[in-house]
Amino acid sequence: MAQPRWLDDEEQRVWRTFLTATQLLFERLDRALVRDGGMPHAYYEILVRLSEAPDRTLRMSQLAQRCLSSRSRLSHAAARLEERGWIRRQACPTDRRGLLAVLTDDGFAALAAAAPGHVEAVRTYLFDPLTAAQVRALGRISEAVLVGLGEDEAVPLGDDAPGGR
Amino acid sequence: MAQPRWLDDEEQRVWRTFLTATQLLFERLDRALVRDGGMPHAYYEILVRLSEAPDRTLRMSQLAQRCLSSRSRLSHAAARLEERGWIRRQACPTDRRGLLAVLTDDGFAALAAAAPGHVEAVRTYLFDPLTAAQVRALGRISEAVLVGLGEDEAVPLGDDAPGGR
DNA sequence: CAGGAATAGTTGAACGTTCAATACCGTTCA
DNA sequence: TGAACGGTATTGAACGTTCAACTATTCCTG
Repeated sequence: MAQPRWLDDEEQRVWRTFLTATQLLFERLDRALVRDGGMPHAYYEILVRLSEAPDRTLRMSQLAQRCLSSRSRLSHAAARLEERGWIRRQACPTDRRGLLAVLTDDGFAALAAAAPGHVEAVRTYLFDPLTAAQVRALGRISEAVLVGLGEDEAVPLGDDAPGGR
Repeated sequence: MAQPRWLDDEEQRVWRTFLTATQLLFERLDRALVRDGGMPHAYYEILVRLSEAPDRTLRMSQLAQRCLSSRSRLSHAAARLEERGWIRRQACPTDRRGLLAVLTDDGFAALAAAAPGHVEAVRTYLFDPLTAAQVRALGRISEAVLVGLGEDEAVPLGDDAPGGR
């Protein structure tokens, strides 16, 4: 990148404000979730995705994709969630390489206990400060960014780099 | 939170899209920075803040605040940056409790080497996909969220909770 | 169907963050 | 002055993520 296209003053200001706002927002939400729900957001995400799946069950790979998580991260997290008794891993009948992650009743209960507070926090810190028009704009902006990220080839999220045999 | 104000369909959609877009965006930017600049975004932030300070020098506390970092995190990060020779810590002349973090020439060079690629990535993945109106909207949205976060009392960012002696 | 390539998932080490504790210094006030 | 309190910064342990193997299974191709 010999001649980068630098940011002009307004872009610089928008970028810094955006960075600050999102960092503080996620920090605030995560902290509230740990305090009131007893879990970090990464765990919450896993429970949510499983709760939405048929039979509250997903292949580990599918789950990782939906959580925007690397396989490795999910493996470690799943081990800890299993210790807590919130999920269970069992052999996949159709593919002997595979594992099915299943949300247990305890896991569902933990999610049900955490969800109201988390939703309330998202509303308080994200939606309440915005007008309806800004909410719509944020939706379109996020979609545009997402499209921009996708165009550049679908990077499969860390992990699984060169390795193999 | 007995009766949470749940998210309606549009809010749900906006929240998930926003979450996905920001997570992927920051992941992409961080990965590029590690690959091309040899440092994670947290280090980059530290170097930037120091480079903007008078004499490229800041008190550790000031630096932590500007980086939205806890003191503890900054301490650990500073130790590693010092090992790399990118910063130096020296006693503060006016307050013997304090330390001054100083950006070294090597640190400045590392920042100068990393910055163009990072800026280019920010442009590519955030600004290029957006219209000028969307960029302005994102600025106002971020400001509104920031105000909303501030109103609720200024939480000093983790660390230094009950402890003491 | 044999053999290589790709897929699914895990593991341990290294790295980064958080949390609570600790040491030290400054400030205040009786 | 000195005792209590608050601020500055660090430290080590615990936790979470990343990175690079590694195992086991399935898919693909000749």
